[in-house]
Amino acid sequence: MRLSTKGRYAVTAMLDLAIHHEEGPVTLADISENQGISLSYLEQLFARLRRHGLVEGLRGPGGGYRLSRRPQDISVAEVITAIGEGIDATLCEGNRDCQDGDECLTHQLWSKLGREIFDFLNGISLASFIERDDVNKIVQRQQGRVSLATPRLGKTLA
Amino acid sequence: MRLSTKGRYAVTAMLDLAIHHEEGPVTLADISENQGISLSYLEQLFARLRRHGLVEGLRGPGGGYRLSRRPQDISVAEVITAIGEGIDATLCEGNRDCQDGDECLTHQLWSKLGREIFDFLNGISLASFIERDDVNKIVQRQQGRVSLATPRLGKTLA
DNA sequence: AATTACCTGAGTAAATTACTAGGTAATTAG
DNA sequence: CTAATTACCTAGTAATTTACTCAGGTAATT
Repeated sequence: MRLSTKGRYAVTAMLDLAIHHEEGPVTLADISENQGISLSYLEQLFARLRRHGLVEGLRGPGGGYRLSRRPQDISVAEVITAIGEGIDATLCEGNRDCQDGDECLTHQLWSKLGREIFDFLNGISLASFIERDDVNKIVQRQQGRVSLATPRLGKTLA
Repeated sequence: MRLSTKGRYAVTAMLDLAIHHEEGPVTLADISENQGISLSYLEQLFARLRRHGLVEGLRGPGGGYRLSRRPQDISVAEVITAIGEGIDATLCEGNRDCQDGDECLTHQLWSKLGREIFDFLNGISLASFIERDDVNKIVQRQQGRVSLATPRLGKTLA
């Protein structure tokens, strides 16, 4: 399990899609503008998300990306592993990190931690983050200035 | 919250210290050999761990590093943030990532996730990983070939 | 005095991150 | 039909981080 800014970009972008899930597709240009990520970089990330079946793209005017599953059926762990392209077995990768012939103890302990972190993030869905109360709390704190174009939050979510 | 191979190195090295906690200091040369990490790189990591008060070094023959607290009083989150040098506020870092003047919604959602991950890892101590049953299970699976020099595991732990 | 360890800083190769620039293909609006 | 819009694809590349190497220190023990 790895966690970097790349993963953050992917998760926040997916949250963006999740928020507008009922409204139709969201363009990468919008996400790029909203979150300050370059368009091409987003395209690379979404290519992986698409290959892993998490989103689907719709071409043409009015097109964009939308989640291919419901927000409550996509976990944060899935998103992060998707952009990581299934990397990081963290299990000595076939003796490469370990001594010749010997298995190392701490690497096994680490892989145990990796599994626990994965399980933890796998239990967190995109939907659990955009639940109405949470969003409303944040919106209140900002006194209505939200950079995402979410005109009818109360209706579209929940 | 960030998680990379660098953090893995730090955590596994700390686990190494935790395992030998009752036996006295462990030299970086040993850790370097056991885990296949370069000595100087380890020295850099341990300099940070020391600055954050997680370990203390003992010079001279028979010296090395040891935990400055009990294994059950050091969390994985502490180790990771120590080597990260307190980086990654993940909270838009003073509008740098966000629009001019506007706060962004998804970044706040992400920071919420970051806090949850931190809390999760903060609840995991080094000791919880080297509990007797776990280690014995792993040792059994390896049929006694453990690269760490742990002669009396049953006695030193638990 | 010799050994053994920690400490520092500079430099560097490799990997990853983030971006730029150029396209093609599908879809829709006019 | 045409033009605009959007996904989609490929290649290159600057910036950053990672992981390491080297070359010298300093401090404590024997």
